[in-house]
Amino acid sequence: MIIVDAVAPRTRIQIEKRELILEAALDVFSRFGFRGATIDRIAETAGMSKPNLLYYFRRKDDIYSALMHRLLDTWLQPLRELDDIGDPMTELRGYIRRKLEMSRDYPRESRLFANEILEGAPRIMPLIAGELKTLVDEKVLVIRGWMKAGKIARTDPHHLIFSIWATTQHYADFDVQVRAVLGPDKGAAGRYEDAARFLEQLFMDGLRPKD
Amino acid sequence: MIIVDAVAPRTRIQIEKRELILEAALDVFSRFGFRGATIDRIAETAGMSKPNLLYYFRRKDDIYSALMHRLLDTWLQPLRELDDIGDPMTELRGYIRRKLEMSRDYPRESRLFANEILEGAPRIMPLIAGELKTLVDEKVLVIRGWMKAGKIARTDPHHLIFSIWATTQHYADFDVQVRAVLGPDKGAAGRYEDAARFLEQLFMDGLRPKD
DNA sequence: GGCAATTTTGACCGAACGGACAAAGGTTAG
DNA sequence: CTAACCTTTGTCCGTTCGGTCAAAATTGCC
Repeated sequence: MIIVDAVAPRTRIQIEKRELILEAALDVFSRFGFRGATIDRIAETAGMSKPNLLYYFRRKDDIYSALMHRLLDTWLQPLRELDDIGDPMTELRGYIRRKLEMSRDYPRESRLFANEILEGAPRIMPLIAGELKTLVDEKVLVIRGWMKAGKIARTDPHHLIFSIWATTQHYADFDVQVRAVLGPDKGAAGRYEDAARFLEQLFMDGLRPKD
Repeated sequence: MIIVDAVAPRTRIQIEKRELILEAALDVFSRFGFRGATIDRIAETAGMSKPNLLYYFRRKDDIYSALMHRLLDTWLQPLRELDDIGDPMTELRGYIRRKLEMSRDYPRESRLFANEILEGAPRIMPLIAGELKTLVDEKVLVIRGWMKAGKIARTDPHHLIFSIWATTQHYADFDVQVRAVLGPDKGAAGRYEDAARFLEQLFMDGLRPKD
């Protein structure tokens, strides 16, 4: 992956401050979307003045791009770890678990990504059609191999991946709705445990080889 | 449900123009989100001037509210139709099919709703915690009844509903990503057929009673 | 046809926003 | 210590946006 930074960080302060800004930007962008987020608000969250922030990132878009590039990298990590060598059912169960843990531990990242896609991915379309598609294509071949070998049930690998994405990310992206529907009794921990149990059962039942 | 209209429509023109505006607003809001949408753009899409539009809806929020209220009503229709009387497996299969058809036929509504929830549902929280939760609670009881009767496998009804929502709405909300990953070969029709087949198999396998 | 009510429009306003800039204040290496 | 470079800030500008207003145009009713 190629990262183009408007200002290549050179000094200690630049490295620290850029990190501080990206952390603040993640907070603000994921809450308000690209248009709803203001430079002033990001600067305030990062504890600096607007002109100061603009010294590190010349444009609002630059902050957003830097954030999206970094985000997508960690975002695809669970899928990258889906390994051809291991036991298929174990591998897929592990993938679902890791993906759900990402929703639990990085909800801001999930919402930011969802927001971008929802708007038509105007800023990261190349990454989606490039890096992401390549990775999915690769893993689809792995899954298809497992199916041919009779290790898991035959089904559509693409839609299997979509379903795993959809169900796991739902708990981050629609968190407000999930909490409202479940009521106040369930804490976050219990919610995610129940979800993990349910999803594991759902997908394992769907993937167990039939004969 | 209570609908509060800032201006109660009285004349023929008011009824027609308000309809025209809401249609345009759905288009614009679902593409740009609440903050990204401008009154000017909605007015332009509706083929009228901004002050003219503001004659029918005094505030931007009023358009948005009117839209959300109407939307939620049709949005919950498939779940309302989940019937206690029918055969459980058939009922649930029908629900999944209807929900997927809604994603196919009303993607703008799906995206608008997703956007609102993603932002924390600031404008429709009462509806989510009220009307929606009530409906879900009711249907959860129905599903739980089916489980106790041994008609479907025992699992968590709440998370079952969440999974159906997540997987079906994914095809509307993440449409851009789905298209990019599947490549240009698949048309919309084929995509939705494949998805329907996959989801039906996944959930039917997961719900078939075990003994 | 004429009058009242409704609808449409152009012009305008204040606030918020993205961004520019120059000057002031710090930091660091020789 | 000092000169060169890096960092921070106050101020300002043009644009966009939500919303107002009064006047003009149109419609509906007797």
